[in-house]
Amino acid sequence: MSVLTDVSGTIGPDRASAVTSKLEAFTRLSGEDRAALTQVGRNVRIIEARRDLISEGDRPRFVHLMLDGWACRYKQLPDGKRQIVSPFVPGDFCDLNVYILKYMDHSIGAITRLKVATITPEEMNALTDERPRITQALWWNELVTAAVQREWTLNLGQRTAYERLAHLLIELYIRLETVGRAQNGRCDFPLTQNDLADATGLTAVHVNRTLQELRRDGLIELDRRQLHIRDLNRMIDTAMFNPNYLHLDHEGRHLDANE
Amino acid sequence: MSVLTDVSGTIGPDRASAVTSKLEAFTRLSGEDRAALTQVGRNVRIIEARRDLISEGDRPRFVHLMLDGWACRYKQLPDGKRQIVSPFVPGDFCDLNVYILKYMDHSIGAITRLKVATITPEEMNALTDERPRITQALWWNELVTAAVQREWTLNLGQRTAYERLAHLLIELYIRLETVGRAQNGRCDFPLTQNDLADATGLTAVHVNRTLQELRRDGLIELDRRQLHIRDLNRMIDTAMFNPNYLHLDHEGRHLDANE
DNA sequence: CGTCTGGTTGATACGACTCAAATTTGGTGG
DNA sequence: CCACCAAATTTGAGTCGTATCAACCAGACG
Repeated sequence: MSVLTDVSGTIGPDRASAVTSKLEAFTRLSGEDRAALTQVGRNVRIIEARRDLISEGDRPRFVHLMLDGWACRYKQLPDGKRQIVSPFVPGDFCDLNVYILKYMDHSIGAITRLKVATITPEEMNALTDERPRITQALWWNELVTAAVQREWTLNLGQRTAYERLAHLLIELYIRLETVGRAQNGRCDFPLTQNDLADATGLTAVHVNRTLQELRRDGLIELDRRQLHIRDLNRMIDTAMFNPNYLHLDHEGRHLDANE
Repeated sequence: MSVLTDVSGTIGPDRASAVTSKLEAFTRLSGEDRAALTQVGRNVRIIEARRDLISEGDRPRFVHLMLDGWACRYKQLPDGKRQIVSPFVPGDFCDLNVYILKYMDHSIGAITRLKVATITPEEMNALTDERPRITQALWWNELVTAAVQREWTLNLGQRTAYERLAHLLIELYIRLETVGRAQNGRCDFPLTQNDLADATGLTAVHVNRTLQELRRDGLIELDRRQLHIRDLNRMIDTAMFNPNYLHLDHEGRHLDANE
């Protein structure tokens, strides 16, 4: 799908990071744009797996950019039920501009060990003041994030367990592919069946049985944190997956950043 | 909750419109700010009930601002299932900045007869260039919209039919209250049981029975498009409704716009 | 090697769906 | 003002998808 990718997660000058790969799905970036992104991502924080990066009720102070590892936004109900409202993979920004709000209305938890860049509001403002192309790309990114959340609403409201899981797997596979972390139908997949249950509104037991069905039907293999989508087209059919909402087809993609 | 409100939906110079009421839940606006909002909302379009304002696949060209009537975003699956992903009430912006995207990934449909302002990207840019306070408020508005969508994900994923419906009713009631269209637990409520079904991922039959339960338990009255929440506190308890996600408690609210 | 987390299986229960029909409401035209 | 029609609401009976509860198993790890 794209360019050279630094699988280690660090942003180096000569190799495309996950963020740049992602933003370049929308528009071409110049060398200066990439350098500015590198610059802004230099404060790195490590979070251990299954720890919170920030919790509901906290005052947001930084914008976070995922460099390596998986995380998720989640919300919890007083009765203990938990919903993963969105997973994060490398290249994802979380909570651009969130410091406008007083308190977090959700938590962000690490799924795996996590490398994130913490960016101050000031750095963020400097970036957008100086790099209009990045500003534009970040706006696009926000709109796509919103579109994904709507698709999740559709997913939970209207699809069966089987379709819902298939849809989730496809979405994650494609998102990983656009940042160079998936190919040939294969990718790392660190979500446990429990996580999948929390993301799809099903129970872990039912996720287990439904995954078995997907395997039995020859659609996927999923074992030891490795996902293999064996037949993407059939998956897309059964999940009624319409990639439009990811808005990866933007014309800006083909523009030259150096005009 | 706020100020003078023009229930007719038009924006007049001396009376607060739904939008200003809403944005003032976040920050104080000056007279010039209000005037600028009036200015930008002067191109009014009328949509008949149950017609689309814009459809999935269309190229977005305007930002829309709801002046009067109800609408909703919805998505449809190839098998005919329909999900309302968010309702719109007066004062709601839809798709701020959406013209960055090539195609709509969802439709917007009128529930009732609708009065909307159509705003061009240029007008929008002029507004944000000249009125930083409004820009800030619009950002807040976008963040709240995103938070609402996440809460809906939680709602569909984790709450029972009974809790889910209660939650939806409370949210709408509060949103109407902040724009001066609800008080004393009462408001117009034009959604049919079919709409409620599409919004909650339930069937119309089950919505019907669940509403009857809510009535029987003395929580609500709902008849002829009029909703009465009889016991908001008990509703909040049963729905596990946490108003944080609406971010109505912002400190900026108490700032003076004329500093 | 024992412990722990995550995955798997079986039996049973229940919340929500389906289908079908009746009833009420609201709007329209004669 | 009434007759009529379509849309929305309500009711009943039967079914199914998913949850629940309770074991059991496998691999990872210290």
